[in-house]
This record gives sequence, C-alpha cells and structure tokens, in this order.
Amino acid sequence: MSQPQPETVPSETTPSHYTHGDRILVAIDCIVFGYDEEIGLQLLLVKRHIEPEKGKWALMGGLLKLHENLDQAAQRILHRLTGMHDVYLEELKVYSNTQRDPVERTISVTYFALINIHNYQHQITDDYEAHWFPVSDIPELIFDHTQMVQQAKERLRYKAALHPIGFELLPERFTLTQLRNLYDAIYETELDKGNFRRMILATDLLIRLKEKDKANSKKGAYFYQLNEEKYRENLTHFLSLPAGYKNFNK
Amino acid sequence: MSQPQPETVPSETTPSHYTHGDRILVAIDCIVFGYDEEIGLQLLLVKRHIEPEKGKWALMGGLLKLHENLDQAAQRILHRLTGMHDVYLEELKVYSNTQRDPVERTISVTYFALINIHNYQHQITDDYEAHWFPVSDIPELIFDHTQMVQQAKERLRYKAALHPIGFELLPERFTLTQLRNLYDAIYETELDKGNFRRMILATDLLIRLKEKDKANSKKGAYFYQLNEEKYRENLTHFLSLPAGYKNFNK
DNA sequence: ACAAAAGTGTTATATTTACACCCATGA
DNA sequence: TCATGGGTGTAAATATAACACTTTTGT
Repeated sequence: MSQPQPETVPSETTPSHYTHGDRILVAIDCIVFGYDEEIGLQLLLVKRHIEPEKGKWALMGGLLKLHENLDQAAQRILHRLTGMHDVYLEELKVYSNTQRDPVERTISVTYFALINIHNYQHQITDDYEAHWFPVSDIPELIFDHTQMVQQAKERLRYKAALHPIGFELLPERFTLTQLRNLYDAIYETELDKGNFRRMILATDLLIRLKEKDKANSKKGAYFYQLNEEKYRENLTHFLSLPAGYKNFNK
Repeated sequence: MSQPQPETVPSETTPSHYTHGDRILVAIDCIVFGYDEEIGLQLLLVKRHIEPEKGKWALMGGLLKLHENLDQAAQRILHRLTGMHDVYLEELKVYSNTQRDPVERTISVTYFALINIHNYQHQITDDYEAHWFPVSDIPELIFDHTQMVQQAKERLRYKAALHPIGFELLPERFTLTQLRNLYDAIYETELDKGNFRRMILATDLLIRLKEKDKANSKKGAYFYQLNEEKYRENLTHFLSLPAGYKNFNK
C-alpha cells in the first residue's frame, strides 16, 4: 500500500489526506550532456548563486511542484536553461540521503539529458551562469552532484552500448565518421572504421542522404540521418560494440 | 541547482529552509518476485484494508520518513512484510502523475525485489493480508500499480539477460536444471539444455558441490552454489542469452 | 600524381545454435 | 533392462575483429 492510514477511517469515504508520513521537498537535477566534434563530450553546469555553497558549480535543478509530474518538471527546468523543447530525457535514480542537503531534507530525482550542443543557445537572461565542461575535467560540485555525474557517465556508456541513443547528441545530418568519433569519445577508445560502419548500417537505422560533407576530405563523406520510424520501433534494439565495452556497471 | 531560493538570503549564512517548492509525500512501493519450481514466477501482493480502493490488491508500500533514505525505507517495508533482511533490491523508477493517488499528492518510488520464496514466512501478525500470485495472472491492482508490475517484469527480463541476478530467486543450493527452469520462466521459453549449461558454467560463477539432488532423476544432478566472491566482482558481468531475449525494453 | 579520408573486402578466430549422443541408476 | 533426466560432443552457421585494399578528389 503506497498509501497508508488516511486521517480518519470513516466507514466508506475517501479521506482528504494521510496522517502518517512526512512531506518533503522533491528536487530534480539534470545531468546534461552535449557533444562537440572539436572538444568532445561536454557537461552543462551552472554556478550556484545562493548559500550554502554559493559560487560553486552545480547541476541545473529545481523543485517539483504540486501541479506537475517529474518528466514535466525536468522538461521545464531544461527549457529554462537551454531554451530547448522535447529534449531526450531519462530518469536516472533518486538521491535520498538524509544529510545530502544541509538546508532542509530534500530528495533529488536525477535526469540524464542528451542534447545537440549546437541547438543550445545562451539565450537565457543570465539568471544562470551556465558553462560547458569536458566530461574528463569536471570541477568540484555541490552536495552529491559529483556522484550524480559519475553515475550518469556510467549510464551513458551502458545504455549507448545497447541502444542507439548516440544520435541524440549529433546534428540532424551527420557522417559515419562523426558518429564513430562520438562513440570513441563516449568509450574513450578507437573503434575500427570498417567494423563500426558495417555494424551501424546493419541496424538499418540510418538513411543515406544525397549530399556529402566535404569538410574533412576531398572525396567527401555521405551525410546520414536517423530513420525516425525505425528508431522509435527499435529503441529496444541494440548495437554491438566490442565486448570490452559491455563490462557494464548497472 | 537542486536547492533554490532559501527563505532569506542574508549575506553569508545558511538558511534553515527553502521558500519555493512544495513538500509532498514520498511513497515506496515494492514489486516482490519469488520463484517456486512447481508454480513458476510469483508476485507478492497485499490486500488494501483502507479507503479508497479498500479490499483491492496492491503492492506492498509505505511512506518515506524524515530520518531514513529510500533504500532504508524499502528494506524496512520489505522486512515488515516478509521478515527477511538484506533482500535484493533495486530502484526501478518514480511514478509521479499528479492524479495517481486520489487522497493526496504522492509520488511513489518503486523498488524491484527478488527473494527466495522459501525463506519467506507468513510470520507477520496479519496486519497484511499477503498473497503470492503467478506473474502471468495478476489481479486488478489499485492506482498505477499494474503499470508498475508491468515495468518490473520488463526490467527483470532486461536485467537478467545481462547480469547474473537470477540466483537471488533460488535457494542456496540448486541444480542447473532448476536454474534453467527459472530462466525459462522469466523468458517464457525453453532454453537449450547443453548450451545453457555451458554458458552458465563459463561465467565461473557457480561452485559444484559434492551432493546430488536425487529428487528428479535416478542419476541425480549436482547441486551448485553461487561463488559469492566472483558474484560481487561480476555484478557487472553478463550472461549471454539467445539474441531473441535481448530485445530489451529499457 | 599524391595525400588523405571515405569506403570495401578478406580472412582467422570465436561464439552461437541445433541436435545427437552417452551416462548413471532406481524401479 | 530400460526409461528418464543428467551431462557431453560436435559441426554448421553466424558474428567478431584485425587489417589490407580500393576509391575519390582537391591541391
């Protein structure tokens, strides 16, 4: 019974609230990943401007309101920060240590977000001092946020090895080399060109476009785009990265 | 910032609470799986004895208290129901629809539990009218609990395909046939005897005991037990079920 | 014509899968 | 001795992985 002991137990009427159980604050914290070809996998952080821990870097977050569910809250918070709608979001886990927030008992539901970094605009009237950091070089963070980021990095690797979510980090159109570079960044490795290409094309998730990207070679590399239809069907399907990358953590 | 706007922002002191954000009830609901050779994969439910939805079946749950974190709350609730300690528990996801509980706004963190059904004792002075149901035949449940169960079934399949968690559902000592039957139950299939045996032994997670189980054959089948040490190391490692079973959902 | 990146081919090895077969033993 | 489940062997099909090779084109 997730709902024990209402106030009164009058024979057959629904009570108006529960007597047992404490009401506490529910926060949402977003671990936002972006990817840039030049500088690799990035994490979006904001500078905390209130006490305690004022001036330190933190994940973007907010508090759950009575009128919204958690997914809505996460989208709201992310929109406030990035100006983007319909961001790829996935619930990670709940942090609930009693001492995690020195101000007041708060549990935090973490969300893991993947965005196309080039759609991100610093369009926010700087309420938030936001900044991208390479995932390999994250500054000290408030509370348990460092742990949250660590967990999110593991989840990204775990998930991306099995599910084709990498696309969320790239622009609409991308070359196979770009895609491979992204995976190389996620796994800190160098995947074989030929094998990667075959593996990814075998999923049938990509549509080859007519245009080529001439930026990196004379010959030019075909642009591909995601086969949205197949993608939706196959969020369940999976890639087949080298066995070494399947040494999962979760 | 998961912790916005404290009450006052006096130059440099830590405030005592936050002004924005609503305080709400946080429930824990446990999806408890057990396994019995005769009757297959089972789910533990309790009868709700308060309004609303009095008399309907529900997941075992409770409310988070100020002095405990979620894992502790889940263990507490499970101990109250089963009398067991140190149960295998894993956070599933948070259900937070604003209308999910008609009494009062409550979010529910679901936990997915695997127990050895034969350690379970109806030792509770019947505060809870608890009952095991075959997973293939779950009665109507309160609120969003049906959805929670569905999600838990999917997670069990997903996870068990990659991680050796199946053991949690079996007694200390078990035969390979018993283990295979369990997997057959989880995936509603019939795995090949020889291949299953080789796959599972290749993980090196099992220790063969001297004794045999003569219950099901004249020849007798060796009992095995989990190599606890390897198991802890290798919660990350994974099995290799037929590709068909890797058509994951999450 | 040649450098450099895109893209294809090929081969050895390992894994997966299906299924046949042997083993031990109580009735 | 034979039926029954336990346990082993094996060969074809498929997947993985390493790396050599061909293609294209701007300079």
